Amino acid sequence: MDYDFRAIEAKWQAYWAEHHTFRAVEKEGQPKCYVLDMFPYPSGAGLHVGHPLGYIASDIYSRYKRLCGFNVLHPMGYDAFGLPAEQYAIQTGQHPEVTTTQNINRYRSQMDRIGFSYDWDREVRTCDPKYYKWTQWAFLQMYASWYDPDQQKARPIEELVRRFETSGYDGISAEQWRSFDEKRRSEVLMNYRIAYLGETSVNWCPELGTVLANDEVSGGLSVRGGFPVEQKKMRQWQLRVSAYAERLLEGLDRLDWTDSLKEMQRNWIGKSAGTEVVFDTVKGDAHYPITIFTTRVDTIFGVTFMVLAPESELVECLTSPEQKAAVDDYLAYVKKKTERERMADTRTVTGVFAGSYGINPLTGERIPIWISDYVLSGYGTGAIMAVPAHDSRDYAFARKFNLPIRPIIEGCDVSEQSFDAKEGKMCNSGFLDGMDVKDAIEAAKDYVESKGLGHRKVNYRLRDAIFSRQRYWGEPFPICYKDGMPEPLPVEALPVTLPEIGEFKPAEGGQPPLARAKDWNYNGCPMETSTMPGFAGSSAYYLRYMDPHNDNALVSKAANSYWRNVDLYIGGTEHATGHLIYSRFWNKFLYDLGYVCEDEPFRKLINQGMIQGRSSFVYRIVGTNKFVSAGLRDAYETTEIHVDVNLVHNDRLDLEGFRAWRPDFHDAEFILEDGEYICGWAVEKMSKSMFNVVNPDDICDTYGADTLRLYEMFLGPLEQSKPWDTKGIDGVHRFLKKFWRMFFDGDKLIVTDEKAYADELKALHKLIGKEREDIENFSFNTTVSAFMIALNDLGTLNCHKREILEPMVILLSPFAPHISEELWQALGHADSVTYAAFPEYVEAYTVENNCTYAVSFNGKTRFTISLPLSMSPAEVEAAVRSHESTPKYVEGMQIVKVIVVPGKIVNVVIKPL
RNA sequence: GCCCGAGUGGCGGAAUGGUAGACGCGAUGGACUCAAAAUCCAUUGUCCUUUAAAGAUGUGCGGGUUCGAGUCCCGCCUCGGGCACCA
Repeated sequence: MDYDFRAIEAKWQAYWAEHHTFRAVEKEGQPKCYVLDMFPYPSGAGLHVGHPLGYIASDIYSRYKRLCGFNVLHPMGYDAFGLPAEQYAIQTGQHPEVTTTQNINRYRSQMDRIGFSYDWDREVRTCDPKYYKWTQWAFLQMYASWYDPDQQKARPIEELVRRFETSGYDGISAEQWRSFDEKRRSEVLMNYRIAYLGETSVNWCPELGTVLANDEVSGGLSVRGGFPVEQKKMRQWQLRVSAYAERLLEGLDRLDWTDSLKEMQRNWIGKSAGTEVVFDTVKGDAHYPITIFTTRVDTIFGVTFMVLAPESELVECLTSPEQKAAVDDYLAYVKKKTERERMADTRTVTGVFAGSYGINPLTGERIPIWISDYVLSGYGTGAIMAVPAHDSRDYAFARKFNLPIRPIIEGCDVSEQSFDAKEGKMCNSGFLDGMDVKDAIEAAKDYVESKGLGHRKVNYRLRDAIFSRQRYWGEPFPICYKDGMPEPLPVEALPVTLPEIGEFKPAEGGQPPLARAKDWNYNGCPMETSTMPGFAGSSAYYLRYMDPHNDNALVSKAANSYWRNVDLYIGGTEHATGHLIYSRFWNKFLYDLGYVCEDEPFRKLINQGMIQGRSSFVYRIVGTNKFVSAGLRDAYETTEIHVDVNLVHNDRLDLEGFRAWRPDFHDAEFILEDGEYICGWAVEKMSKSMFNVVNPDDICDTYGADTLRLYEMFLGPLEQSKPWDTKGIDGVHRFLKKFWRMFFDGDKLIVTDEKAYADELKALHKLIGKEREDIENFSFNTTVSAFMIALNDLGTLNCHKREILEPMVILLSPFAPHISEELWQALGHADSVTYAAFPEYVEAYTVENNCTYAVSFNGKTRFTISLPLSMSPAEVEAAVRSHESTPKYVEGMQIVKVIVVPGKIVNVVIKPL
């Protein structure tokens, strides 16, 4: 029989499902390995070949780790709450749950065809009440906790209450606290809870009718849908992520993530260490001190004006009567600008003089106070001291409004632009004169603190996460309102399920859809009508996989202490500042309260690259229904038309298929080159409108899942983005067919029990070494190459020996599991290849009684060779010289040193004569 | 503007500072075949001389370190990604 991949793949997928081959069971004493994919949002379009790239990689790693004796947890689930299903529901009236279930089923069948080794018994869906019970539970825990800055961790809110009662805290004395009524106390506590209700400026998207988190907005537009977003003050649920800023930052150092991803998170957290300084102000007789934040107190002698954010509360106090009209005009102008406009023209400098003055606390100088939207209310104190000579933004402002520019670093030229660098010697700066800038920064901080003019302060860009969404298809809050005050539901009341409503669009008066739910209350108290955002359900799903059916806890202590955290996490880089921050925050919170045993959720993280589409084009001669092949199109005036890539193979157009594709091409004529129609191509995003979507099901039909898996890996480095190009898929398919033929000649199994020759063993061991090294480095493309090389080597040797082929089957099984299972069975094994032990073949790789010599030229190791321990130094030298890895030009060189290092490593140093 | 990452044949891509272009695709020639498919073999960076052997040249550009650089260092150019009034 030939390599019948269709029958083989169907057979083994059924076998795995029936035997629960990949079910993970906690086994004390066996080392664990938790390999996780970022679970998908099941969209209506189904999977295209780009989606499984990361899943294939993690599956290879999982299967490899199983072979190496690890107990592997490799689960999959669905991030099933979300906007598209809701919008579809608004248009069609179809309940989002129905659409979501359909989409999930489609995803599942597509994934099954690729042959992943998921433990489907652990599947989770974020929209399942059994699952979101624990999302709601976590929220209640956050509501009942505060962040204790002394202990640097979350603690029960009762501890804070006790502190207020006994000794007072944070400016509120015990007496004051006792004098507060119930409502006042709960308002105060709200300022400390990790999950809290608070008035804040939010990203409001009128088109979607909901607020959005910062990472859901990009360039003033919503990430989903691309609708304009405006700033609006609203009372919203929020998570005090900012309390964890320092721990989120510092934890990055211990993670095995790529530098670029860590850098993105560092930028997002945006730590900056500076100083808060108080400037007194003069407006008539009144004094309104302004606190400003700066990282460069050393430049305080160069301050020539100050700027307030337009939203600052001080604007009103500090506007003089003469300037009132101008300031009001300016505030109206700023208010009219949308967030998008404000971001778009950062180059246009606008502002207005407030009419009052601040006092430089060091010099006593009068400093004019201005108002401008280049100062943000949300960062620092919403007020700055401006040093135009040494800050480019202040410089632009000073130029525009003719304010003085006073350099305070010797010899710098500020006639064209500001001098922002932290280098040079200070001047015009009183006691700082003559100091190096770097020293002056510290000296100035010390001075300001010692004189009581200000204090050191660390600021973060990271804001609290807005946690309410005015939507239907999300987790309901376990919160009701009693006399207008939020009241948490008891844990026993969970899950709070979504009530049925007739229509999914927002209710009257801009109310969320859930406001339509009639009589939705808890003990007569109306329920919160917002729902939680998308990241709520995805923040702790990796914990739920450890113990997915537990109805008494998110995860049991036993399951958590066995699986601990994720050893390998694979997913897209687009979650860098969203999910990957929230998950870390969520996990740290649960860690603080002792619910989980690791403070970081994802130990190692790999970002797979995106697979782009490779669009194909045909060229229609203008005014005709005639199409000209790409190579000849210069001779005609043509229009470029996207053609379905499924009608194109190796850039050749299937003419009949093309005619049948669309009615208007039915009688198309072609101008061919060499009898074929060659299409043009371009790399674009994979999307329906470009007709470049390739469905993995089609590839499985034509070539099989094993070919798809090998090919996706062979395409290039995992982390690199690359276009999907079906050229070359024949190569890996051919490899599998050749592999098959080493076992079968027609129907006959031709595997023999002959003893293997040395060069056959060498080819095998080369492959073992390569595979071990490459898989640990996630260099799967070169591993696939190594298989082809091994096959070429063995092919020329015409090898059909069991001694060689059996280990080859095991080695190949992570990549091409179906064919491996089939061959494994053909070799007479009853069990799945999954249970084969890899290590014994690894052992064979290590030759006994040898020592390893690291051969170095000029101190750098070039290669290692294994030689018998008994060899004398002279024999070692001869062996090194004649070794195949020793380059030719070692002729004319000599071994000058032989350094014997304890632990059987010998360093041979070679230098020219 | 700032911070990352990457530039290697016709293409995807390999190369611990040590024979650049592994492996695959494509292409060319050949075998098998009535023919096609499938399969197999050979050649395949560029240039020049040549029957051949061989030679020159070659990893975005310009320098440097080194016996030796695709790889390390300095300065540019180009492309991709992220952040972007964060004081």
